[in-house]
Amino acid sequence: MNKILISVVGPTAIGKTKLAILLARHYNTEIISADSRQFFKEMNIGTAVPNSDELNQAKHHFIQHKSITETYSVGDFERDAIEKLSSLFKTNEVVIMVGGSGLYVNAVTDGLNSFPTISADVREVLNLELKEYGIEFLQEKLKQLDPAYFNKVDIHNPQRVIRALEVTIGSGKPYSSFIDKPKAKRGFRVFTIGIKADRAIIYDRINLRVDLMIAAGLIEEAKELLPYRNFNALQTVGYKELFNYFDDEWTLEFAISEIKKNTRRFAKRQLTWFLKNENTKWFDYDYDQNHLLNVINNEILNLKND
RNA sequence: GGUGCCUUAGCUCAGUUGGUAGAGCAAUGGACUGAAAAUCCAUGUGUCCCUGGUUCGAUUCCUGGAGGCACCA
Repeated sequence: MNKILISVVGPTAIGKTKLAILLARHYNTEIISADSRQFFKEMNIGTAVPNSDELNQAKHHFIQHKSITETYSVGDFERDAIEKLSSLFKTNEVVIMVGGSGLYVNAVTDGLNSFPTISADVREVLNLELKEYGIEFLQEKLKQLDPAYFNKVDIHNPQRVIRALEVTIGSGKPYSSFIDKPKAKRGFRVFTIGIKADRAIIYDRINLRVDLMIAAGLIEEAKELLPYRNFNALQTVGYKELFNYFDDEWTLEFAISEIKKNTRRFAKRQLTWFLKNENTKWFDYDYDQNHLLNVINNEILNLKND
């Protein structure tokens, strides 16, 4: 008898939270969130975290369990989520996961390779070198230290190059020696459900949701978080644009239109990520509930006895 | 009503001494192994307002319209 993780994915503002709650109630189980911004308790409106009513309808995990001042990496999340899942599967046949952060979803479903812990100082130095000498300097460094990965990585992407270098320098072994290794086996089967809609509909929903966020007090929330603007958690659509408004660099109107645009682009990146997974069963955003539950029930029966 | 200027990509506009056109932004496609709502790569869309004329050839010059803006009445 296999344990089943139902993973709900899709672009932002499509209705993932609602479906996850529906499924959690139907299977009388709990929800794991895989959303890299809903981890943080200081952020509410801009991250569209489930509201208290929604949280009461089903038990959620990894919602607002961290502070924006803490660092919380995918690796941390993978470890915590797997631990939580193994405890949940002791009493549940099915658990729901919902989230829009593709890398975090994959960390749970497929796993990451394991890397040694690297001191934050290493990255700090590399960031300074990037600023001082430019990306070419770091590219050259990577070419010397890890030619295999140099040929593979997008060398124009500073974050990817720096990550490879920090692991290589911090561990004394090339980054490429850690990746493409067999990953830890999961003790459960995964069934992924995607929700989609025409691009125009997604964009309408995004534009509307941003207006609702503003009406709900996003500006005030961002203002309170302004002192924390340099923390990674606040490198986030909906906040970073308002910080420019507070700096008097942008008008409010422009900041809001930038939030909408950046959210649209974010949704596009999510789709690119999630559409790669060929095993995902896609439903239209206005799915028929009974039909959807039937499809899922059948799939679960198959997976359980597989 | 008169005079002047404008009308080219979804938007703002450049341009073609006559050989059917290009920037920025928006948009689109993609990558992704502890920053991922982050970061990075790639792509050009067109009755050049309409109508006649001149011309081998008109988006470009000329005639007549239409719409917009400004000024004068």
